[in-house]
Amino acid sequence: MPRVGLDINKIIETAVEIADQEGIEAVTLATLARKLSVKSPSLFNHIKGLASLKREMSLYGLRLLLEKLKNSIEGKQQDEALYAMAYAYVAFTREHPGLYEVTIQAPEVIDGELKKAGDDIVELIIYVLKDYNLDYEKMIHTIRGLRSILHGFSSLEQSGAFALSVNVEESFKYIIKNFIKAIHRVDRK
Amino acid sequence: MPRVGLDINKIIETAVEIADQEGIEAVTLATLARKLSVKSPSLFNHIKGLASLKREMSLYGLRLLLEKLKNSIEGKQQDEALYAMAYAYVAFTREHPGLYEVTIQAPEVIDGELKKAGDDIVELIIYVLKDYNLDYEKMIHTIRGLRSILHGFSSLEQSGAFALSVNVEESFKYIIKNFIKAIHRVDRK
DNA sequence: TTATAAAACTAACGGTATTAGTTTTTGGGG
DNA sequence: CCCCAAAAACTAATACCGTTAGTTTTATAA
Repeated sequence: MPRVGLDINKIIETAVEIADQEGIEAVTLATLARKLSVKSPSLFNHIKGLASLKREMSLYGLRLLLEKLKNSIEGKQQDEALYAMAYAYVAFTREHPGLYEVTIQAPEVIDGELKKAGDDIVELIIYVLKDYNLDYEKMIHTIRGLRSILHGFSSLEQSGAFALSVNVEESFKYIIKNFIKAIHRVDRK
Repeated sequence: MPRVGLDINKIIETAVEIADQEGIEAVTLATLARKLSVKSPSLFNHIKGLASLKREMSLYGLRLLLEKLKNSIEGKQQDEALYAMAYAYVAFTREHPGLYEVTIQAPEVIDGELKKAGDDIVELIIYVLKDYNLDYEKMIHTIRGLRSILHGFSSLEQSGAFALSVNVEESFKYIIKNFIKAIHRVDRK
């Protein structure tokens, strides 16, 4: 019975395109509707509103990130897996700067689905860190440290904060290398 | 000749209050004007517009952060100074969550004044790291690592990402401690 | 005391999200 | 084959936002 023009996936994909090309603040129902050759009230047949759309984008982003991280560690363990995951993380933020932005920023309400998508990523990190045999508390500290580094680095890079001439890629390698070294030191202490 | 009601400092202070209490997205000329018991066009006698106001807030935030960091390291060196600075940084983001948000997010144009305020903070970090006698490249890597940790941790904490039961303060101490240890290892290698 | 300039105001415009109500289209049941 | 119900588009309207233009008020310097 429906008209076959739009569907929610097409809407989300287009919104992600706008976000990645022009930034998250450029994602409005007006620009989105224009890009989809439709009037903005028509979007309400598929989404509840702008806030709801951003929630959908966030969920999409979290799931895509999880998939990329999972793929990156396939067949790898310990340091190799950790390196791969770290690189996959920043690769994602570079490929999808706008999507990453909306994925990170806290929505007004976090429902179960959104929480699970976030928890799944944390669980994957736990899975990789299991190889290091840290006790529970230290593992949590380590996860928080890793997430801080990954998110902080990505966020600062996107906002153009790393302006100096030294190669940014080298810096990231250096930072992750030292972080991993630190885990090993703790382990044998 | 002017009426003595408003001035630009009062406007910025009030905008910062709104940002810290309700988030940066709640800072609109409308809410700001209401809180100042004035009509929103009146604000244009003091500021050029909303974008300009956010630039002023960002500059204010950077300068305030610099001051807090400077005060924190007074009379301290090396590890002690680094610890103090790290704690002062997160203390600032907790005291001024909204101001920190607008301070970090990149404005559309970065003028000289804004750039200098950011550079001053980086210079202060360089000043503290000088004690470790790192070569230039490693120092830049280290600065980027430290900034990533500080910003990443603050940002994730603010967005409620550290939900597990383990004490967040302990995690931060652990992260900074290991970061500092890593600097020492590089130093003597 | 008065002229002037700053700072407030009102009115208006274009852009936004959103709601209500209407028209169009489409695909399955008679 | 047709028709009708439901989905999906539309138009019209509302409320809020930032911003501009033009007007009025007010404080102070001369």
